[in-house]
Amino acid sequence: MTPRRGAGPDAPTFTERARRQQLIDATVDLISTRGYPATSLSAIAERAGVSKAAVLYHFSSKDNLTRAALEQVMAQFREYVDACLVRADGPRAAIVAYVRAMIGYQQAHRRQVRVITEMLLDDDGGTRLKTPGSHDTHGRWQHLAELLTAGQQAGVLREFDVQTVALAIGGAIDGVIAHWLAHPELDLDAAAGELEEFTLNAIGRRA
Amino acid sequence: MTPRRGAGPDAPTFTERARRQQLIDATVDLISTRGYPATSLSAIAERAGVSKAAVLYHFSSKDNLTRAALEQVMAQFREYVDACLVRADGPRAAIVAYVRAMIGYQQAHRRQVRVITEMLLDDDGGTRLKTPGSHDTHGRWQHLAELLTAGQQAGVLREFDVQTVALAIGGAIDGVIAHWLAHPELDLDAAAGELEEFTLNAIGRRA
DNA sequence: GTCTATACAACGATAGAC
DNA sequence: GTCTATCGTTGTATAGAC
Repeated sequence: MTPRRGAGPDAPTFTERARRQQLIDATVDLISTRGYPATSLSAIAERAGVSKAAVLYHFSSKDNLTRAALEQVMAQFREYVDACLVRADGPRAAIVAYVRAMIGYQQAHRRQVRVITEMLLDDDGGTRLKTPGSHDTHGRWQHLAELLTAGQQAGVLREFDVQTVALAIGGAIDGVIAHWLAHPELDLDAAAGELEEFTLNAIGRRA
Repeated sequence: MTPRRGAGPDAPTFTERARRQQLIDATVDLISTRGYPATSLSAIAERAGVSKAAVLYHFSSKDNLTRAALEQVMAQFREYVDACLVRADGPRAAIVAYVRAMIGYQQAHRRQVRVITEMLLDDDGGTRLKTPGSHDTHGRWQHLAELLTAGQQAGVLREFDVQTVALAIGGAIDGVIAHWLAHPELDLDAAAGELEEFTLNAIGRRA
């Protein structure tokens, strides 16, 4: 055994971590430019300068690798939104800030959005069937649902079913972004404003 | 040449039409139960009782076949919604009827919805890149956008950007349905009611 | 016009040598 | 830890039987 550095039971090697990150980067790059189906293990291996089998050494399957890439992208996304939310005072402001942050980040990071939408099918909130052991958090809009719940408990919103409204607002965001991806000529800033209006109408306009 | 029966330049044979329909049925069946990636040409051929090459005789490629299957499903969907709309009097009623019909049909036809969501990526409203020559109508929500325009011209709605609101309402519908597909325990009837509320709030509550 | 048979390159995945 | 070699399967193309 190599001299361990005191970490957990399967502490990853330095080179291991580096290789994994390198492969994830290549995967994100390829998926965002060529789409998921055209992103083969061979292509990833070639871009990383290793063999196909070497890729499968670090990630046991293609699904494994692409899922890891997706999770990294999603983590960065979440991090940005969270950072935006701490600056909001009050539940209403937080909800509006959430919508604004969602649109803003995606507008500034088309590449990452492409990865997400290319792979969203495998996600828990997705509609795919094949998912074998998806750990199934309560969906992509749980964070939004929590914000809505907080606002409702604070008594500043109208009465509504939190789950449904979260799905509706989230879906509305997705709908606008999906159209923008396919038709970049859409004025996303204007749409974002309309979407905030939309959100305020949904949660009730006044305290 | 065979004695033509007076139809167009390439009038399809009886057997041709029957086989095509049989293959489309098999495709819908497989995609809705196993998902798109697991629906191979071999599987379709086997279910139809013919060889793989025979499938490719009637549909020049897998993409061709699956696209035809999708279009058939979408056509039935559209037909139902249209039928619901003729019974609505007034622009506001038509918009509400549209939302209700969208949810209602999908609730009663899970199988078809699965096909749609499995393949939506290739659609114009989708986010996929690979689409080579998609004829690109103006998106999945153009019908809704027309209803909104009609209502606005009739002066019974508040002022808003038709395109964005259509995307938002459409996205909200998609969001709820997507969650329902993954979590069938969702009370879709209640969600539909909330969604109508949502729509009314978006377009303005009073004439 | 309808189909079976066969061949092919590329895919994801595995086994075993170095 | 990384490689080569190989497997089964995929989508697609062509040849030719009836």
